[in-house]
Amino acid sequence: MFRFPVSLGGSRDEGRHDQITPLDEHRVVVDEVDFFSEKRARVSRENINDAEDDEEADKVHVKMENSRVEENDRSRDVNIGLNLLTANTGSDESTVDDGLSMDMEDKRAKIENAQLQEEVNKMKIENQRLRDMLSQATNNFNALQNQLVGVMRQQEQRNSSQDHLLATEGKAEGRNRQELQTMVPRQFMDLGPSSGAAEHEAEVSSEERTMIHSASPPSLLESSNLRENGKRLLGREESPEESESNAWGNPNKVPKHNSSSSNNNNNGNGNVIDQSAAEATMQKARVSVRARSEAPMISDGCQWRKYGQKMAKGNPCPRAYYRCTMAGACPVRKQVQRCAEDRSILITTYEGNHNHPLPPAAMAMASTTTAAASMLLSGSMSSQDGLMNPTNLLARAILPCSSSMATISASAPFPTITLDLTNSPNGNTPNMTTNNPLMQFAQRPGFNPAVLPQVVGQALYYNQQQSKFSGLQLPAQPLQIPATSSVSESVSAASAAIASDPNFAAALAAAITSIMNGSSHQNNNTNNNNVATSNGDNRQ
DNA sequence: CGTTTTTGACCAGCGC
DNA sequence: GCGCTGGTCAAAAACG
Repeated sequence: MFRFPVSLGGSRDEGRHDQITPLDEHRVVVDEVDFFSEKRARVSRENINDAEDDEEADKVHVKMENSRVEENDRSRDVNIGLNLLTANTGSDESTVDDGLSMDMEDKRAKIENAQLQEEVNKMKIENQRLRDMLSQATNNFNALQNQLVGVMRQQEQRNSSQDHLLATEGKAEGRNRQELQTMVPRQFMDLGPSSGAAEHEAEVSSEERTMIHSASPPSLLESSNLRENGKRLLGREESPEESESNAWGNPNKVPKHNSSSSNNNNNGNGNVIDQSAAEATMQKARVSVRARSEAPMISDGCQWRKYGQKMAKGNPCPRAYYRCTMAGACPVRKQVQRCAEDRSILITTYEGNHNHPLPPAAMAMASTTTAAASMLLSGSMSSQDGLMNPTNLLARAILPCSSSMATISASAPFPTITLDLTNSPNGNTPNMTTNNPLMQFAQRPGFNPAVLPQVVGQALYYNQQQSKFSGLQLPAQPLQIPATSSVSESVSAASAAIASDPNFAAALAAAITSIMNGSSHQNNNTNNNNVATSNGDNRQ
């Protein structure tokens, strides 16, 4: 909903990152509404109030700003017309001296005053809305921050308790655990080229070179699978997957090959059958990530083995099939294909959940895709409309204003959610502007939009770790967003829903705080070394 | 020599 | 039933 003047320059987003002029920076500071800075929000409110009380010229100026900020998508034409009318009226009057009578001038002045008055009224309404949204966002942020403090305290307690564990468990495993604990807060998924694949490094686009790399080797913890299955089990492994029906790993080949056997497993229990069907559906949920990349495959921290390649219909580029090889029986697969329309866009489709611990570098993407799938399906469970409804939580949470960035498809054989990390091909940068705080970070200079899922993933990783270590569980109930007619209401509903979930809220707050600290160079986290360092251990 | 990639063959689902 | 398509397998080749 918010359109910031800084984004209206017509330059593409990556261009903005590369060529930030001092003027741009200044404009960002002046115009960007940062919901996560109380100080900044207060300043904005003061500016708005000042504008209301100032003279008419300033009002017109503020109106223009507001029109660009808020109403760009729904009443752009109206505001432009008003501005033009006002400007033309004034300029014509001031420059043209054709001997008009004073009555005519008075009438014109009255008309102008009436127009300005009307404008002021509209502006007040808009300001009221802005204030409401700001206060709501501020409240949400405060809530998130408070919950973050609680989470951090819990984590400190866990760390202290894990020190005792280190004494009893193996030192190496303990070190891995500690690494995970300390490194994760600054972990970022790498959507750029494989940091370990040197042959791909030269093909990296400038956009991807801005990515923040992880310096951590794949540190696995609690690798029961690896301990039990020392050797790789590639190919068809039904039995190991059936044996480990934990929350993470379920075979994703249920409907196709094991439809009968899966029913045999649950004979006589309808609920179990329903649950397995739901899990099967969950397994078939797909998360598609579109990202610009010259590299043949984006690096997401996992190890993949290519097991097939096919020419897909309607696309001259072949589709490659990969299987996760970090654990022998990991059911996660992904498809990589270039977009037929724009071959610089790499479409990576993930399917299934990892049934093994993931390195921090991989956790972000895995959490993102898992959360996307679960959220997608949580919406689809209640009604099919949940799939297509634009009020879907994830779509709203990630991109409340740009349907092109997070789309949900029910036409595919399996529910699929697409996270579009590319700027729109036509350079329509306003798509990247939103009142979503996550996306606001993405608009900051030097922040690559492709790291957006890192934020979500990082947040969800916090969530998962919290669940794992403190016994807290992910909310069983889906986060339902009531259908609303207004976009702002939908955003508010999504924000409220997120904020109402303490786990997610705390996780999101951690991620946001992490990003904020990182962007402002005030992060005193000792793991800052991870930033901009390359991990050579992540093979692809 | 172990692992990964390539690639033709195979299978299942779907529409006609 | 047949053909098309997507997805997977597995032997051979390539790679480190």
